[in-house]
Amino acid sequence: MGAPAVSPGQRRRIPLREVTLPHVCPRPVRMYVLARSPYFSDLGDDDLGRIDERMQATSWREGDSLYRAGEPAGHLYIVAEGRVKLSQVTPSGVETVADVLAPGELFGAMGTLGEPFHLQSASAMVGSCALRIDQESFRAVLREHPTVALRVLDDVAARLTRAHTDIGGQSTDTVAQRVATALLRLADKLGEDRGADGILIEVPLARTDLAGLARSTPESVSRVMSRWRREGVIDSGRRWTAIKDRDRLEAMKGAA
Amino acid sequence: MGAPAVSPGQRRRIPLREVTLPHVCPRPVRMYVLARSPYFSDLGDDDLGRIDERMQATSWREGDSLYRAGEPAGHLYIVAEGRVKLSQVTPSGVETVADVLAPGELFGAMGTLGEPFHLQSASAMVGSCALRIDQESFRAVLREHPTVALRVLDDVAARLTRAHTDIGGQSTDTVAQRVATALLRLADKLGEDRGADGILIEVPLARTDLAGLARSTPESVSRVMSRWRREGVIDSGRRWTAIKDRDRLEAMKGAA
DNA sequence: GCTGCACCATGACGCACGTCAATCAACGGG
DNA sequence: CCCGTTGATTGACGTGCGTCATGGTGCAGC
Repeated sequence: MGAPAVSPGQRRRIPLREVTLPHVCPRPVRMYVLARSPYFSDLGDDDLGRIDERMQATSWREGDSLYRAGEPAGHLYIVAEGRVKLSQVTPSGVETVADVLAPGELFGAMGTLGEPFHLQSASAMVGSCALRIDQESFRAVLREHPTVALRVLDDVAARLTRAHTDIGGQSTDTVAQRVATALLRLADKLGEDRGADGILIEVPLARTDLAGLARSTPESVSRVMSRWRREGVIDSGRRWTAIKDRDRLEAMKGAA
Repeated sequence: MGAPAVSPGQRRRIPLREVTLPHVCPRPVRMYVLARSPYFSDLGDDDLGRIDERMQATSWREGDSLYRAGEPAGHLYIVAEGRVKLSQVTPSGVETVADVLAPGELFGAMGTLGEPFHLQSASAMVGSCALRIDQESFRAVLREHPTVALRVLDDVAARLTRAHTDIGGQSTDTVAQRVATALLRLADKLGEDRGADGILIEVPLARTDLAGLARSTPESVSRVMSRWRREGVIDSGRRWTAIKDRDRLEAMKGAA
């Protein structure tokens, strides 16, 4: 039968590809990111170019901090490459992951106004690159392009809707349900289909990170995931997770 | 010493004033609401008048439903008078209150786009009146008045920020902390200072409603509030609550 | 390969809180 | 002013999960 197949629950070696290295964002990449962004899809190349001129690109290597909670917030960011982790520090001093962002996503001084200081910290989970624009410039863009303003508004409103849904579920649902929800959301955003190996979540994600996303603890998350691994629903190891049976995991969202 | 003072914890009779009766919204009231709304503060009377023409006013009596979750959503609402309750039905079929809105607040098809169907139900907690405008007209208003669009965006972004804060706290905090947070928020929005009687929350709010806002159960809320009543922090009875010691309640938010 | 360090897994324990159930009190209608 | 209804209160009980603690395992660096 050729090379011995690795039986489920045995393969614990990290299947994540080597992460992107630190790099600069060349102009084509930046333009591509802007053009792909749903916000600017109505705009022509010349308008995009003018916006690009107002933005500055920066790159970070794994673990680097983009900004920290409490620092003055004056910029809006768009992920160009890599994975950016937003985390907030609880009053008790524990840092919990609030979200993991993929290229194209907006963060930072969200609503152009909002708080004068960052409420969350942002850091690169792998080598990453992001564009940023200061608030006033962004407001100017929105004033000049009302259609862009409407799209941004739609996006923020959609996020608000999702946040409300989250709030609804979080206290009633069990930890298992919340972990299932978090994993599926990550899979939709960062998942890559690896055939028989399942959908691999393309980001080095520790139990602690998942615990933050599911509003729980590393221990509880570990217990739930161990069970699912035994049941063949997922596969996971040190800082990686793959979903082997999406339908069953989806069912977990509804009833633990 | 005049009439015998009612000792704390004894006065259980409802101190809420008679609620507003069903009525129509005369044009002056409507214009006043629009003018007061932060969204339109930059606009002149003529612009406001044109917006007013695109809106229709409706009034409801206590308990009436404005719309129910699942119905097609095509309108944006602004509370003109009264109190509007937003509630969502959990998968298990229990209706929980998500928010209580005061005059000036926006609801309905929030981001102008959002979901094609209502995710929440809206009903009048007292005789109420609201203006509404259909999505397309609202989008047109935003296109014509970019400054309005920016203000709406700021508002939605601020709500998003608050939602994120809420999500952060909800699972870590104890029920007492969540109830304290909910009460203080209501007091800021709907509270009226009654001197020695404390800050009365001007809306008939049952334990079940508070349980929804604090993501808990009527029983747990009742226990917490009983304790605080004994301690003189709050005063409450059947469908009413007053805050007697705001500072101490504020402290409860931080540590149960 | 060996070794050290994070990270992960699993067990034991306690408590906060959801649930079920019984009693009590406030408001409204006659 | 009395009585029925609805909502509030309090008690008893079970359990999910957070916490502390211990041992196991993948990964990097030499």
